[in-house]
Amino acid sequence: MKHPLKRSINGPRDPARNLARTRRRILRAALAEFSARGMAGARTETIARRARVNKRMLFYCFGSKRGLYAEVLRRKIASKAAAIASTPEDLGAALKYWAEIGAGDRDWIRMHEWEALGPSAGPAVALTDRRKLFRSVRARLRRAQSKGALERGINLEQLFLSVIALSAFPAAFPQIARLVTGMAPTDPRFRRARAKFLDWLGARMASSGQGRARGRAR
Amino acid sequence: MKHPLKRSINGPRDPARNLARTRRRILRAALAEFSARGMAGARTETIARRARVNKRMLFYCFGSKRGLYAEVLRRKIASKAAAIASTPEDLGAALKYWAEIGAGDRDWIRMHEWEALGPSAGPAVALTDRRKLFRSVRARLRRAQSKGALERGINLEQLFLSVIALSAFPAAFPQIARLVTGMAPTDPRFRRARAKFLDWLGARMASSGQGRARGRAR
DNA sequence: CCCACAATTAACCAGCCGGTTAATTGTGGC
DNA sequence: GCCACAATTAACCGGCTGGTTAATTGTGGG
Repeated sequence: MKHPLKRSINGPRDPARNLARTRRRILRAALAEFSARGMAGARTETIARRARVNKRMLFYCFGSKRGLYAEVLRRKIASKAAAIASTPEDLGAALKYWAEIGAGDRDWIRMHEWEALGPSAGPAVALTDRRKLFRSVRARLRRAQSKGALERGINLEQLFLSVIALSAFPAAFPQIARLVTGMAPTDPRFRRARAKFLDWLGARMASSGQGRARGRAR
Repeated sequence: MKHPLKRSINGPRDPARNLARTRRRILRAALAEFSARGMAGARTETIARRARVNKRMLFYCFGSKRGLYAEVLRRKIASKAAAIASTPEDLGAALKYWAEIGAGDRDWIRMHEWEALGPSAGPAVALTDRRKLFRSVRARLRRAQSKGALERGINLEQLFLSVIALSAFPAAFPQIARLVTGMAPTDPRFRRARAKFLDWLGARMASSGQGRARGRAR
């Protein structure tokens, strides 16, 4: 009576009741809300409204606000796993690659930021998966090092951490980026300047001062 | 009747009513609470309890929770101004210096993190002061560059931003530091490894590939 | 000594928010 | 068609929280 055949003209069918679709809608809206306001600041009613879903469905599908949050975070992390695992071995390329991951997906960074500020000291969600993931990247870097692309004796873990830091920081602290450079980190001019700088830096870090030279420091 | 001369033995006097002291207590407790839980997560009642002060005093002294938050942030920023302004010109020293600022004061970083996640896009508190502050550091770096300590043509703003990123990131994202290195960024072993790496990196960045050499790339 | 006022307190409140109850309605199997 | 059950909804609730009211009490000036 209310929705007789609303959109049956379009797809083969558009059932009024579709739990999978409801879950998808909730997850999408929840990511936006949690990314924007964090676990404490997010409002279930806002998520429900954005998802065009009854608020009760959040609890019907995910049990609690916390449960929904955990699921959102888990999925966000999982969605990047493949990309992270295939970090390029070349330092300069890795920097550029990570900058793209970082600056390109604001939610990705913000969720990590909320996690960092959260009550639990360490990563509570998908811990083992993430450990495995980062271990694989470390192995990849070690391989690059043994091939001579990276200076021997350098601390690969610290190097990798620095790659992440250099690429993610502007998006993580846009107000600082703005104070220092006068531009928003989303500004194309900023992006270009940053990319150029990271290029230079990557070359500087990779070129060996004593061993084989990959040369061209700028 | 209740507190006749409670501690008059100690100091010259310890008046039961002392607004300045009350303000100080509130600010100290508020910094701890806001740093830990952020603006949305902080509870005025918790702040009052930690400050051993009646909750009403928060509003009596600072008007509102937001007002208190702004004041806390303003003071935290002001307390670091002098230290930031005297950033060393030498790159390696600057890295070490900033790492100390960053890793040494957890609240400092966490307040910036909350600010980054907050609803306002840019820095709303003490904006002009902070602009001036960073401008002075930029001028300082430019002087270092003109003296030849830094490669000509390099983007100083991006360089400075990177110094901050490299030094602050582990404390800002301890869970990532932990995932990558297996150690908490507060762990002395981590601190040592990080310092050594930053030393190496500072030398790499400062030494000129074509112009005058400050040499010893480790 | 006492008063005016500043500092402090207990008690209270309205609104919000995560979560629940119970009723309703669409749907797929028969 | 119709039933059993899954999906969805409206309405509700208790507890918490920022903020307020109004009363109380210490203190410094006269």
